[in-house]
Amino acid sequence: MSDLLERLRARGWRLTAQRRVIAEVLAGEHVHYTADEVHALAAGRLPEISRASVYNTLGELVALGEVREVTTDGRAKRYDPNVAESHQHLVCSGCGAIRDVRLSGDPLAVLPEEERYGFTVSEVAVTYYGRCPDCAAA
Amino acid sequence: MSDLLERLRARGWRLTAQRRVIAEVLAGEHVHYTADEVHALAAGRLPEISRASVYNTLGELVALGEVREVTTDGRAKRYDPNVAESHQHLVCSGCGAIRDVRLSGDPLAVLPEEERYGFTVSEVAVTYYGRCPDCAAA
DNA sequence: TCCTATATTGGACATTGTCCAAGTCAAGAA
DNA sequence: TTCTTGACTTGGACAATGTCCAATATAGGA
Ligand SMILES: [Mn+2]
Ligand SMILES: [Mn+2]
Ligand SMILES: [Zn+2]
Ligand SMILES: [Zn+2]
Repeated sequence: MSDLLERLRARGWRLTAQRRVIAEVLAGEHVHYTADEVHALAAGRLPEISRASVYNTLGELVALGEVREVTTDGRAKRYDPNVAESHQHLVCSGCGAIRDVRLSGDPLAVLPEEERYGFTVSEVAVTYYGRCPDCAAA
Repeated sequence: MSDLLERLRARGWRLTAQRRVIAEVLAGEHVHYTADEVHALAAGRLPEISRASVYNTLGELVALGEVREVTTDGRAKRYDPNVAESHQHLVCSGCGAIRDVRLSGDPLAVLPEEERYGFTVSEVAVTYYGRCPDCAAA
């Protein structure tokens, strides 16, 4: 994901060791880590990295639109580097596994005009809940 | 909402003063309070009510299906007594206002079979984000 | 190499929620 | 009505997640 680092440099970011390892952790396209998980993984490569830097960097990446914040439960937010492909999420209530899912239609289409109350609707988050094959078997 | 209290008694609940005031706070059909808001409102009528009782009671009401837990941001969960009518939520990014919205179609219909990965999907939460008329004007 | 605006750090603090031992009380029994 | 008892409530400790800040370090241009 040096593409990401390039884009960040182009936006005037200083390329610090901390930001590099965080970008590496998020390099997989289908990860949905919490800030704490990002911190633990980053610390594997750069032991002295602080929690504050992880929170700072994740917040900046979200503000730049390079990473998407995902809330699947009332717990910690998750950070999703897959912003290229429009998608929603499917969550296992048993083990917490998260899958990206691509919808066959726009969820905005099922929100009637008279149910918008004059709002300018700009975004929609859809989260499906169920049991994954492993958890259904158990 | 003495209907609720009746149902709870039928299920073997002791009708304590604490549970009564919490039920009263949730009596409006279109409220979406956080636990802290429920606590503050309940304390208006029963000053000595504890946070623990509010959390306990809300958790029990959710377990019984009398109240629905709603997560619209990464912050505090909200408690929704409107379980009779299937609905989703529209949230203002400016002021946090929450409106109930009734969809014209089932969001499950736009999740293709091949995007289910063998999950048994049982639930779906849809949250629309936008700006309410007041916040759009400002 | 040096300078300095920007970034990082540790730790204090805030918010939201859970847990527990001790005390209290709702409601059925007598 | 009073008694009894198991369910309920309470305060406060603790946990998880996140924010903020003053002091320190450093990336990258001069
Ligand atoms: Mn995703
Ligand atoms: Mn609602
Ligand atoms: Zn599972
Ligand atoms: Zn608004």
